[in-house]
Amino acid sequence: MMESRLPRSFYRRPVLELAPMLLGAELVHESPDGTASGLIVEVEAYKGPEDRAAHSYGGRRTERTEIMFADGGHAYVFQIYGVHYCFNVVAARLGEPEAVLIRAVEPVLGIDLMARRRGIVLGDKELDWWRLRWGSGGTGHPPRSPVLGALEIKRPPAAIRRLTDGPGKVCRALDIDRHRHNGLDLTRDKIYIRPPAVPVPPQAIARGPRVNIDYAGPWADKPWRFWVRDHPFVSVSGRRT
DNA sequence: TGCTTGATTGTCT
DNA sequence: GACAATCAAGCAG
Repeated sequence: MMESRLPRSFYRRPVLELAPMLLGAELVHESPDGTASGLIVEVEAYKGPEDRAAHSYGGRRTERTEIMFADGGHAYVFQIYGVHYCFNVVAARLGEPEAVLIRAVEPVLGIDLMARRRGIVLGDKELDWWRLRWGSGGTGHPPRSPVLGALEIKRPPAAIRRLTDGPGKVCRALDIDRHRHNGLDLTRDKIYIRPPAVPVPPQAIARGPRVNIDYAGPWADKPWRFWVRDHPFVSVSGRRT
């Protein structure tokens, strides 16, 4: 498969502009175990320094947040609740500490690898769904967005959905952690993002408040979470419009 | 299907 | 010392 990856210029936009543009793109990790990837279906924008929900709120610049101040196109990976990691894409330019949290993807490459990493066993029923979804492609329609293809077929089995429908699950399935991957350059390293085959049309994008940031006061109400409308891999905590 | 709760550690006050 | 951009188990219905 041809490697194409988003260039630096793509990431150098204001985070609220960049976040929805990442929907339908493919997050890829070429690890020593093999390659795994998923289509991005849910994101959240964190707009430092004015955004109280952002780790860079108030311009707070610490060892942890330092990478948020880097040029667009770097990876910001942090640990949460002592047990999970969250993967973010640094947005905008050097000195502008903005980032996009990847909340959910739909598995594309390496589903067996992801299942193993997640400790989930996939049976025949699940794999049948998989073949239907990715196997035979051509239905005679004009080229369409792969990410929207999920809306046209039967809802995926729970075991497959559970692989990557949440930010901590995405990191586990793609084997991403803070120690090895924080600060990676998405334009050069083994973690990168392929552009959407076809951009997701505006009417297929839903938006609403971000998840689990009650501490952020009025900022918690900003509709800065974006997802592919009705997509089955969007995280459970707020699938509704 | 939906709610409640405990796990566990880096980070900042 | 408090708490967090989460997850999964357990239980009720």
